[in-house]
Amino acid sequence: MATARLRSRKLSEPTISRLPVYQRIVEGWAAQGLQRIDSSQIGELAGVTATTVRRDLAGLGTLGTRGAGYDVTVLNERIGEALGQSIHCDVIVVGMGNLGRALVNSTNFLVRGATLAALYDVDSKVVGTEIGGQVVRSFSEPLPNATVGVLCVPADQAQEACNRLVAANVHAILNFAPQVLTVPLGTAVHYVDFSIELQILMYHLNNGTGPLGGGVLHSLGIAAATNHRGA
Amino acid sequence: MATARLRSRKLSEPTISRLPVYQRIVEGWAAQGLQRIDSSQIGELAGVTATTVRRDLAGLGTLGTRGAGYDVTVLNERIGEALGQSIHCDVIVVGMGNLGRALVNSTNFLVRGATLAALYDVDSKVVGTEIGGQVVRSFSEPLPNATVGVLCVPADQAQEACNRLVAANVHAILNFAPQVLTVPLGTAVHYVDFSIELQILMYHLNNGTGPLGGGVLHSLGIAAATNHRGA
DNA sequence: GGATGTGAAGTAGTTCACAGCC
DNA sequence: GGCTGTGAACTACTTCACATCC
Repeated sequence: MATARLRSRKLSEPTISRLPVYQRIVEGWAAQGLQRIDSSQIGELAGVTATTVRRDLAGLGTLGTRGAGYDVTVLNERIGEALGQSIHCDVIVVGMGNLGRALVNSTNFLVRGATLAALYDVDSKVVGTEIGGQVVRSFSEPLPNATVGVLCVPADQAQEACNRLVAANVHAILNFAPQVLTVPLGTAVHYVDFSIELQILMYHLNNGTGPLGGGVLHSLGIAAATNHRGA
Repeated sequence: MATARLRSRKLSEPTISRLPVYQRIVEGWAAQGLQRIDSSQIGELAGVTATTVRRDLAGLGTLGTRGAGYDVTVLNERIGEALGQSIHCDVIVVGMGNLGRALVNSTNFLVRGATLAALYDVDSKVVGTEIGGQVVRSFSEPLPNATVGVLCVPADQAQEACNRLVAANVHAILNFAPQVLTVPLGTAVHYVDFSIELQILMYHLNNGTGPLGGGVLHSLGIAAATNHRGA
């Protein structure tokens, strides 16, 4: 259903990473009861130029109105469509330490289209407790069919946990552990590394390019490395 | 000190975001007692081509040996230098929920050059408790001089907390709240948004570009939007 | 009038291919 | 022989400028 017009495929990587930002802005606009937004308003909030916003949105088909900007409801829907939020996606989270809890308890992490299927931990003190409405299971239990696995385990356990996910037929992994993972071809790993964010910020601090100084302007990209290669 | 040769300035944004990845790889190599690494080995682990690795590293000056790759110790040092890890940087964390705790307790978040100066929360049940060796202070107390502020507060409190940081002369903010912040010109905000990572992964899942399918290859970039604009 | 959507130009980043050095 | 470092070619993304449509 809703196979209306998914015309232009192949959004560029930078575009894909900006769309969720636009969507968040549009949702905020909608929450304030506003109905229209234009490319320069989105651009200012997202930290990119209005032209970039228009280019990005043009990739989703014609959805603006010349002279009047974009309808926030339509825009929100179309971005969601483009990002695949209309397709169901089961997510399992492995490792219920502070980070795992933070993710699960966040009202924000599980976006439309993603459902929390199960939580896992190896600590018997945590297994059986309820977090975010889900009972934490033992990671030694059989895993359900899931499409995305989120790894919130310590670095030294990441590869092993990853192996179990791969064996359970999970083909997409969001890895919060500061550990490069080896996976078979056909599995995507997406890394999120907080310290890298901090280091980038520190670089700009020390070089005047970011704060106080000159020209960072937008630099809005993907938060991590996505790779998939042979074992 | 150590003002040896900081020759080529202006590393490109993609390069800056890859350097911490290389550094992590090199550290892992060193921990295993290995002394040399070559560009294709780094590239494979980082998910980029060997040429890209060499280009990135060439920006730090001549530091490899033709025919023999790079010395892991030297490489580690020079990347650290380039990223400004030799310059001291005080970090304060605001909001000690699960995420704030996860960051502070992570052995990985505070990289070389960054020192945890203070922790803050508004919850009187948390204020006064000790987390990661630091006593949590009330956010209404005067703030110390810090160079980087890390926001781990709920979205609806983010702007207010941000204002306090700006008033306390913090010019670089790492914002984990899903909230676009308005800051005065001269302040850098760097956004980290977990749900965006998940959405990017879901997009690739639904389009076959990432897992199972074809061509994601590397896509290694910045995790967020950095902007600074007028109030 | 005003903002979108887009060809054309410009810029930045990556990849190729190989000279240079160990 | 092997791997670095880099000019040259290529590709991708962004920005400009403006025709187009409400």
